[in-house]
Amino acid sequence: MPRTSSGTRPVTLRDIAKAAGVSINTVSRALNGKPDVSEATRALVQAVASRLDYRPNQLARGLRQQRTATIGVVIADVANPFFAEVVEGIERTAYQEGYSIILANTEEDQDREARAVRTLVERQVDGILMAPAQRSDETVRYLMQRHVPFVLLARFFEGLDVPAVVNDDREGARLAVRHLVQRGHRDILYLNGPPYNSSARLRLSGYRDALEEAGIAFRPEMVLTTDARSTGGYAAIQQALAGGLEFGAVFCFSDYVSFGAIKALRQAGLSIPRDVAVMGYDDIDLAAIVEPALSTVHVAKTRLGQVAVRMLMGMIEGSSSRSERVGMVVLTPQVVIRESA
Amino acid sequence: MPRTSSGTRPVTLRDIAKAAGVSINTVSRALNGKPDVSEATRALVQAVASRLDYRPNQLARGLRQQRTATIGVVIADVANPFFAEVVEGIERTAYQEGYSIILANTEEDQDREARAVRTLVERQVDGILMAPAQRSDETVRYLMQRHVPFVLLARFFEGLDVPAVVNDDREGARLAVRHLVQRGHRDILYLNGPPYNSSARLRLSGYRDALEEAGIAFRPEMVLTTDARSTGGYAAIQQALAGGLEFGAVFCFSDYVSFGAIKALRQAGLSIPRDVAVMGYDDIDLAAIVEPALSTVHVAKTRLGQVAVRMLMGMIEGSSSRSERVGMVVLTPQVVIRESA
DNA sequence: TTGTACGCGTTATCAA
DNA sequence: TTGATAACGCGTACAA
Repeated sequence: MPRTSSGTRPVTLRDIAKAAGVSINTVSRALNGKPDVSEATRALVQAVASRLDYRPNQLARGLRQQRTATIGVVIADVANPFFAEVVEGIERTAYQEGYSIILANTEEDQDREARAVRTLVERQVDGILMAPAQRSDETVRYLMQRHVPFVLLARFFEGLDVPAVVNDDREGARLAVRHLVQRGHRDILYLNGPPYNSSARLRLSGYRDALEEAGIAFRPEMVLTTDARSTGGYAAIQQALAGGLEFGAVFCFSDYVSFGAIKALRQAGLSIPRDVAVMGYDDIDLAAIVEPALSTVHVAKTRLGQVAVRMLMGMIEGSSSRSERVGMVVLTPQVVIRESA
Repeated sequence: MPRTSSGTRPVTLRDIAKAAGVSINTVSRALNGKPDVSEATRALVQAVASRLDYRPNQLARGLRQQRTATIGVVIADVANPFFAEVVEGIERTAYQEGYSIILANTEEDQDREARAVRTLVERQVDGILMAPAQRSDETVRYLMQRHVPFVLLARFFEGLDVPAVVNDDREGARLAVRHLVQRGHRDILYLNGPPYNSSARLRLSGYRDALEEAGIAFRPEMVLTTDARSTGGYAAIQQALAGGLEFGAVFCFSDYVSFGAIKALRQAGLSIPRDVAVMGYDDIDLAAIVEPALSTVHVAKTRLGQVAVRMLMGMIEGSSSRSERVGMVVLTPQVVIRESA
């Protein structure tokens, strides 16, 4: 009966060495596939190791190698479907490359973000993926100063030239609004996200771009700010309706906001898209499933995560050949026409 | 100008010791709030530490203390809103307690689950939270044998007596179907999840319980199996309609499935809830936002995560006083009546 | 109150 | 090809 470690203390290299009658260090090299070890001893060591069900202690290994095969992921909130899908892409890619991910939610809180990053650094992650909360220059500078490889997700800073993977928000918004214009709409409401969000600022620009292209005057009162959360769209539409605003179409900061908007519109007796057309942004899974299926701007979320991981890995591997100029990757959005617009 | 670590190697205890003119160990105790150190030295050490912007290396600390303040979270998929919210609860609670979480997706794959758990063990997590894929006894046994504290999430095994936090799936389904019965429905379709899922089996029981209570005969053809993913509900309803099945209400395994079902029903010209009533399960954020607002069974997802973490912490702390019988916590579901039923 | 010495489990350097 | 030995950074006996 194979005697596995059925009780007490975890099996270490020392245990294997003793059982196999060789030195600790020989065990290490045999197990790590190093060249300088005879096939006979390697086989022996491997046999003993698997008999004892040996598992390397990654803490010790990391301490020694200055490398943990771990990356930190700092986002606002996993419960947000957008981030959830990004994280899914990150996890899958990281896993394929042999990395684990430590996840931290910031809830858009500057302080939590700063603390999360420091915790991750203490835990010796090899790199960090972060969707910065606001203008968190301080945190970014901290990372740069510490020479911790990092890539920004989905959002970025106009000023700083740092590695980032983003969606072309301005273009996405432009395309969405252009689609509405092509359907004959001229009174287009925009339910924007909070202004601290770089995407919100850019999408507003795209909205204006499209209007200008079509020779439609921009009217500030047609832009409402929502909190990008669940009920934001609902409240904004109610407000617009109550204020007597005239509009035939609504472009929303996110699919989430769209859902709320649609609900409010329908409750007001309006039909989608006959009375009011609605376009979302993100193209989360549910956009295609609800009724009416949501017309929206597709953002390659898992791809975004995947690209960010690969970029980060590049920086991690090449961190010896210091300070390679790693730029910003911009993913191209795509309009998806379904039923709502 | 405060000279921070502006370049090279991270600051260690040794650096502080040298700069402060004391021994490494004094620095360690001063920083960790140990009693045997004069206030003067403590102040000095702290000053130097903060001047150098010292960050403890948690790898070294973990190696030494046999405790990493890290827990592993193994689930099918973060992109699934149910799990996303559970993870949110986990992360928040863990963070409050000073723990970090390592996240691993299994995509319902037995092998990935087994590997994920082993990786986590190698990384010396203090405990594991896992939503087991199928009957993954093997993995559970592995954890028990290694004496790794763990708590099962949302699903469990009928046979094994292991710590778990679950929703009372049978009761939830019973309540949901009872509500439909009370609305006068007798032909109630059930779109169930895959049978390897313990929740699916239990909810089916609850469905039958409610029928029995109402004196309605159970008809196997009224139970359809979906993949619980996006399009599952849509396809199932189309199939039911094509098959000429008569029903006035549909109870769904998840809100996700409900959305697909509603879409298919509406496309067939049916109105919700006038022609067909629909009930979901989970009560994800979007259930309240879509139109019609979804009647569903509320599961306290963040709470589930929170309770699981606290339970796990209890096991971790008390792991010295071995083998406490930590049982199963069952969360009570609640029916939420909105518009769809 | 403080310092010395050791060990956590691993990998890397250098002789043998 | 193999084996001592020394780190990695920290906490903790024990001694001073």
